[in-house]
Amino acid sequence: MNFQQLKIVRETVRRGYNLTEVANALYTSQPGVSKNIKDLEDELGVELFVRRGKRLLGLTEPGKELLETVERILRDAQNLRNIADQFASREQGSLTVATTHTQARYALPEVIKQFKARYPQVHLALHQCSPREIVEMLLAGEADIGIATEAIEGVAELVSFPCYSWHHAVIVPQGHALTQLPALTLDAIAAYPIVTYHEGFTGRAHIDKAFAAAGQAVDIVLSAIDADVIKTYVEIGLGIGIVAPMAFNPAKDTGLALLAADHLFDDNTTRLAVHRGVYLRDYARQFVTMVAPGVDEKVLQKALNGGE
Amino acid sequence: MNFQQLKIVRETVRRGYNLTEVANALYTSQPGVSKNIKDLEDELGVELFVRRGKRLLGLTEPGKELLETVERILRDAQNLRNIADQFASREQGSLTVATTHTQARYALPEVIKQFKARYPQVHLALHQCSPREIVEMLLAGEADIGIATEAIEGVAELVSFPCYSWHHAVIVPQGHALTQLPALTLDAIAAYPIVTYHEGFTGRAHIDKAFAAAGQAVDIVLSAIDADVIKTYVEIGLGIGIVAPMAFNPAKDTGLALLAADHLFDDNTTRLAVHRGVYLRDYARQFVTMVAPGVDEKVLQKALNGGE
DNA sequence: TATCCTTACGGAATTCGTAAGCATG
DNA sequence: CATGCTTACGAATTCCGTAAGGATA
Repeated sequence: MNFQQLKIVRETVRRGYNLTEVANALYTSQPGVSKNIKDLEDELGVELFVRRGKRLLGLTEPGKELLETVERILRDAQNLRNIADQFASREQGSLTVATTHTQARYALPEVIKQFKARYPQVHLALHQCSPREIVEMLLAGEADIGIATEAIEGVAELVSFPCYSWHHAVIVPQGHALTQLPALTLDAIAAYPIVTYHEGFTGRAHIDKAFAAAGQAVDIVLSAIDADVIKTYVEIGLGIGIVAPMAFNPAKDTGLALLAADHLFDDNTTRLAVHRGVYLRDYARQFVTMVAPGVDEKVLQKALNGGE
Repeated sequence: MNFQQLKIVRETVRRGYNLTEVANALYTSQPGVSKNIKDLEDELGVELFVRRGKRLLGLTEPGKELLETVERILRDAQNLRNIADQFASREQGSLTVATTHTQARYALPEVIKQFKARYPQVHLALHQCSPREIVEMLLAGEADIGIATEAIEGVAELVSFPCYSWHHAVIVPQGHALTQLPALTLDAIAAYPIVTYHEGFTGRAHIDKAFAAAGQAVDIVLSAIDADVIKTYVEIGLGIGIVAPMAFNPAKDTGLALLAADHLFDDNTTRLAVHRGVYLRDYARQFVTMVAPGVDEKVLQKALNGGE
């Protein structure tokens, strides 16, 4: 048994049981991949993969059971390297954060500025992607930290911490009729075409839920990934927007007005997530505490080691 | 990084940093051991061991931090083999139980008889040793299951379950003066020379504690590992015995009488322990439920995966 | 001086990639 | 017939043991 064999098993599952792809991904030859799998199966005395003829189709029962442990071993092997790096150069290394447009654009810049000042030697990579992709990256070990409002909770392999809570707000052109209302209602909003987030992004589910609960049909004329797009179309009069309030900048968005709607939509909690059982370098822990203020060393330590 | 290097690191710590011993233990050459350590240190970029000149003295800070993960990786590697064996042959394999004389001689025979009948193909090895050695064996992965009354609780790496509780009893020759007393007292016992267990065995601490709390000095004329020795000397009149009651067999120990002393000594709980994070084969789980009746599949599953 | 570790070197074993062959959709 | 896996074989690399050398209690 060796690490290469285990890596191949993991990658085979991830790549949908295509050994040619696995070989490419691991920069090795395809026959080598085949042989490694066969050797490991021989050593363990069980078939890991279901085959039809020569093709691999999926994991056998023992394969499924073994996979978890294989993944933990490989994660731990990576942990060894990370721990060693931590001691070799405390202030140096890299940190990959996967997050959504909303966080990257509005919530994180301040934190990142501070982090960069504190750890100038750390190479910080910010990956903008969808909430689901964030989860994927964390699971695959391609990102150290994920930050999003959606998709994070309920993934057993991840530990997550709340960063901050917020409510959607309505954004309209300056002087819009809605600005005259004493208090916003769902009915009033639904009278206009709506521009808001795509499904699966930035609390969209809570928006749908509120209207559905009110039995109110809504005309969503544009669903976008990010608030900048939404604001653009609100500004040209396509409809009114429902956005995260941190996307509104009074100084810059002079043609627009933000109307609070805390009472209309459920609140959203943006969360930070890491993979259970990973070792976080000091600077990564620091980053976590900067983004999720309720988290201190003890909480983090406990959460990382399987607690919670 | 490879498994051999990790094994060498683990074994180096276990063998007190003597690489020659490590080489022997792992059936390899000593220069090979040196090289493997050096290679791993080079790859990780940190020194794992503190050296004076050429000798190794202990772990460095990074070494200590890394060791835990190294041990988990190696344990998981063993888990892979065990899981595979489980599927390859569900009813076949081996099970190593480390336990004390008291359990092996009086508590376990019945269980083992049943187990053998149920799993005739499983090679069951029973290691009789001291409670501390039991813990050592579990920590080193040399035993799958440990059963003892002492030393098990308070070892963080182990999960343990209560098997049964019992109180020490007094054993005297037939017709002894103590048999005439309506109720036994510590004072009455302390008037005689005492024959009982060695420190660290079979609840001895509770015996000392009871007398200490009563301010009663006792004359322990013989301390033995097992009740058979104790009974032998009680029978020849060396003193009176304090033993675990399951050691008394009315049919066979005809020259002796057992006197209950539940009210005099704290109760003892015999516990079964396994190493946290190990994979237990089906038959091993079965063995656990046979010995620790309160434990079912769910409890066990949860306990093995890091939860309390 | 005995113990213990390192370096050096040569042989053995393993690994790995290329080429060829075969099954499957 | 293109894709995907296996077998076969030779080269390269890695691994491992022996021998010799140096430091330390």
